[in-house]
Amino acid sequence: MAVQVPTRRQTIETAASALFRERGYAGTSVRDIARALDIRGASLYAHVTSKEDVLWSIVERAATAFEVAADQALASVPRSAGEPAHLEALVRAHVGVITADPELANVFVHEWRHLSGPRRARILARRDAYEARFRRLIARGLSRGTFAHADADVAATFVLTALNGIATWYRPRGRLSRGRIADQFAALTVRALTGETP
Amino acid sequence: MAVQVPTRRQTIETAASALFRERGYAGTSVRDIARALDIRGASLYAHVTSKEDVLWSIVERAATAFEVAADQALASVPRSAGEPAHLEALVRAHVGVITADPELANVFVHEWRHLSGPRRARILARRDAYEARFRRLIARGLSRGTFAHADADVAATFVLTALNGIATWYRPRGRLSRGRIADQFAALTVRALTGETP
DNA sequence: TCGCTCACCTAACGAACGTTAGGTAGGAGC
DNA sequence: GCTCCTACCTAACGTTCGTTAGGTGAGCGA
Repeated sequence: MAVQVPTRRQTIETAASALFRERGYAGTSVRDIARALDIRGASLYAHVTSKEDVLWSIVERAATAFEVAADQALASVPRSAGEPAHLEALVRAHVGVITADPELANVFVHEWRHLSGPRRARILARRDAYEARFRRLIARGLSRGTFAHADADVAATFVLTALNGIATWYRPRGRLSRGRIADQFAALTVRALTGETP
Repeated sequence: MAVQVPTRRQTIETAASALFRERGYAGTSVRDIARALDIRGASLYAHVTSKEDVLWSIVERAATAFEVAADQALASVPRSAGEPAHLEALVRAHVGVITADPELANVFVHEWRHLSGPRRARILARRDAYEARFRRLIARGLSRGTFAHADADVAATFVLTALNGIATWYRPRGRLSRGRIADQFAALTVRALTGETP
């Protein structure tokens, strides 16, 4: 089996993600990223056209990961299943993406705002579209009465921020496994909306 | 009635809080803060000893606001009341502090990590102590069976990150009043843990 | 062996950074 | 009228920032 060896560009993005999570984009210098790779700051520019370019690549990759996971999750649940089942699938997918690569996810969650102008607008649109999956699903559950009374937008924001928080605190060798965390968050989320344990 | 006119130092901290929320501490320069007050960067140093000093003041003030609000909230609930009632009071207090001054709260939630060394450690200890109120209460509810099965630490983190998110998105003249937001978050939170609408 | 690609280097650029030094203008209190 | 105090100024400091220019050496296919 051919092992996928990362390109130099990918190595750089991985190192940058870790630093961006730890110190933020503005708090991380190009020379910091280079130091993590044991090279000089200027050498990075053989692989990268600008610091913001690195941020942009990371954010885009993360956005795609969330979108793909959500699509697959929703496709795997029978149409006939109720909103709680769909919500649980969405939550598990979201948590899965975060715990698979918390550095990547964290940049998507927090550092996108350091993108300038058009890139910022584009990623915001993708974020909105992604989050709309949660909003629409919750709104549907509310109108059908499967979810307990709440404001749809507030409820969606409540869920998404709670989930996104994982990207801040999760560390791979922590007390709880990825699966355990997904279980916990799925239960808490569904219960917050339905009042029932799934 | 004597109107409290803010000292110059307080004006500076208010302007700094707003910028720190918008661009982050590292993304905000001393000259940015000064520009918001229509003065030169160097002039700030008549009122302030360093940029980090401003961050420190803001973070400390926010920490105190959260602590005081939580103490008052818990004191106002009869000892005999159950854990859901206590949790609801804690949540309402927390949300109240955030919506009263989202810029201040946001700095406490996100920007404390730019403090260096001992200050960082001190604020982390205060944060821990504050969050322990939530953790202990939830653990108690779990052991008494008033809360549905969950990991106490995960549940506390779930609640706190969901609440703290408000500091990111809340704007005073938004669609929902402060009271409405508190209602919504109290309901969602208590339901996530008990499975019942309060 | 030649030439090409890849990964890195040193040196340096102008701009922005946090911060200090030393000075001024206006109002309050004696 | 003099002295303070508050609030600001200009000028400049050393450092760090993102980035560019130009060059080196190792490995590899032809």
